[in-house]
Amino acid sequence: MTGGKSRVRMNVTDNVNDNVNDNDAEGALRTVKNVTIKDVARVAGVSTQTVSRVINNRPDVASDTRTRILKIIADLGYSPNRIAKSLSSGRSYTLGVVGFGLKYYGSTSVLRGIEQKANETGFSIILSLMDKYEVDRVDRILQELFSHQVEGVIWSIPGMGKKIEGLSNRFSESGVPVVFINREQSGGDLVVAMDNRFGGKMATEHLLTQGYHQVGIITGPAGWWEAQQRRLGWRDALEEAGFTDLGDLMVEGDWLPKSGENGLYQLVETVPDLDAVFVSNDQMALGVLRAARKLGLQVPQDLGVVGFDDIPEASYFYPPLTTVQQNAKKLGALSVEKLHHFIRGEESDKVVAMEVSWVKPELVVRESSAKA
Amino acid sequence: MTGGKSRVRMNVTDNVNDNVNDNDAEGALRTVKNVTIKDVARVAGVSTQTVSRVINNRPDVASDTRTRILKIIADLGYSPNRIAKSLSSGRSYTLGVVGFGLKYYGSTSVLRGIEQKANETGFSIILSLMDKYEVDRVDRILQELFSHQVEGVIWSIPGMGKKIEGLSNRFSESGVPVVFINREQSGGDLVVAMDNRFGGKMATEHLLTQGYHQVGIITGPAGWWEAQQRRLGWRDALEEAGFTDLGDLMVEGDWLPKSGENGLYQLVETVPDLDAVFVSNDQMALGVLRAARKLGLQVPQDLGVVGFDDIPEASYFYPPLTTVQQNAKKLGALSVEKLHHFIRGEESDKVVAMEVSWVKPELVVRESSAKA
DNA sequence: CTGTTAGCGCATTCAA
DNA sequence: TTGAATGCGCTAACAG
Repeated sequence: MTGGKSRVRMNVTDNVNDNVNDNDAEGALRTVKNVTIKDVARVAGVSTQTVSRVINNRPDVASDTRTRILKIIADLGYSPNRIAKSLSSGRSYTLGVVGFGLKYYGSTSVLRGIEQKANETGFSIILSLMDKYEVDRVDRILQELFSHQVEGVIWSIPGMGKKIEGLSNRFSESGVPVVFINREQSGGDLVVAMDNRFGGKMATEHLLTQGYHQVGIITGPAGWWEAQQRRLGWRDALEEAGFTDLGDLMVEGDWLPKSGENGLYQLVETVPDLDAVFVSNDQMALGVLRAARKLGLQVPQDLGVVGFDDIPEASYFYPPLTTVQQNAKKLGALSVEKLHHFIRGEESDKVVAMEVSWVKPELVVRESSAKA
Repeated sequence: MTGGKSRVRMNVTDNVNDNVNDNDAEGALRTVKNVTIKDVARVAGVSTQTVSRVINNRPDVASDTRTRILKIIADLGYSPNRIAKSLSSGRSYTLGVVGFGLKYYGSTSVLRGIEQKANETGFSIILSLMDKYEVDRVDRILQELFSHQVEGVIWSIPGMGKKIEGLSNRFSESGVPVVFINREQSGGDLVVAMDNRFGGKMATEHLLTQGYHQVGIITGPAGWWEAQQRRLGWRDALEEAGFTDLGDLMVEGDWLPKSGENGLYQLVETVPDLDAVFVSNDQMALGVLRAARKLGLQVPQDLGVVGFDDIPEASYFYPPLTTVQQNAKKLGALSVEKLHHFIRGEESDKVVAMEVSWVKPELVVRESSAKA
């Protein structure tokens, strides 16, 4: 016997019992129902093709034949084998998703958006997670996804520059389309990105409008494109407002609260008249709030604080945090749409026409920046 | 031609060009490399079997043959088709994971644990998310997973009682093993669970030990098993300490900060001498901290607060939150192990021997409960 | 150590 | 409207 471990099959109906195979010798542990299109065909007294047509909702089946077969399918508890379908049709209806841990609120929301939209468009999701960027792990993940014959991949790993170089090639060689999330555009790659620069600018302008004069920044790790962009937005706003010499106003954190706390200590030391800070994510902003408390600085009177993300806790910080809200779920959904349209070959479609699709974040004003 | 959409194939090498098929008529959009085991075999001048043996690392291949084939595989950029392998071998090496949104820190951590362990044990993960319990969504998810021939399913959806009834049957009918996460055990189902009751008891005992006398509780939604268990742990501790008439000391929340805030308002109204509260998750505890501030209650002097989860922000709350830390990642990993051992048929294995595997949470003491 | 034969479950021609 | 033949890419069983 080839194919399939021998298993005890359930007696679906007597008609198909010739197909039943009791293999106790192997110590069958579980009972696996294994009704195939053939069984259905035999019971219905038709060919497998007719059953196939019914399964796939083809029009060219007599309606009474169809209803009869549908009933038999229900009776037998038949469920089509997608593995076989994929092999024979050459389509897997499967998308690969490569995510970065799930430690951050943003990445999790992206994943939710992806799953939901994939579900709507009839794709299944194969998930791979990576906690840090390791070349051989990347290799194994690509191998896995390609061997699964995924029809597209969503790459949601932070990082810019060199690391990415080879990646696009790997994909174009394989012929599998890929959408990058939150990455710099380059060389025709499909990208879906939050407009972090716009968000950073918006946050900073808000602080200036509120009457703060010395707006520092605590950025995320330099290796993260998001962090870089938010910083550029901050710089844009300050330069447009006529500020120069921003060097001392910047400290780099690592996204965690602790680094936000230390960041503020460092900032006030070098810039004694600092009266506001744009923090690159809400967790670090939480650390900043603690540092301010310890320094005896009143927020927002002595120090204005704006974060980024709008995590669910942000509105309950003390004081409630003004922050840049990003709709990361939308980002995920958009990436699936883009992939989907590309797979269907609609290059002219609006979503794909642009290599980069931007999603705009929104400012949510709360107490931490309400100087007025 | 049957199977596979006609696509332009890359000219791998001249030897295999007879296999190449330029179909511009279909308007081939992308170039798909489609090297099969056959191509490798032809180039190597061996049978496909030999190639198959090399791919699967079988010992019975001459070492020079092996190296030669490996080189050819690399040259051609061949990557095995898992779909075909699955169909022929009857194994998919795929696990289905059904999660509840990803709105809560716990569920996300569970997923991380699952992914990591699955990766270690050679399984791929097909992910399905459900935001609320809808019967037909459940149906579609099961259909999807079964049709993918998953070798097991991890069910990580909250909910107890009736909703679940039919579910176990669906699985046993299908023959696909399932592990439930954080659910009540029943009827021989495999369950992996956090010992929430123990956690709740630990939290409450801690508050009593600290010298608090009236320990209220803000629970999660009644429909959640976790919430119920944590509440029972709270009751255990109080009853053991001789308290009775706990009715007024309990308020139900919905996991969100707002409900924690309102919960405290309500509690202090009915129980004026309340001096401590065990909150069923950290987000609600955050709301409690705000309410305390507004009520003019000093934490921890006037009010002791203990949460549950230990989200990354908890140590930066104001004041830092004492909480019950759950290693949800471990929960996920354990569920994969359990499934894996079950699939391999090692029923005698320790992990599977028990129908329920418990994971113990740990108390993390911070300022919010430090009366002494 | 290697090749031959057969088949996994389904879909795609084409013919009837 | 239906059926027969064929193959997707790979592996199991057996023979040599």
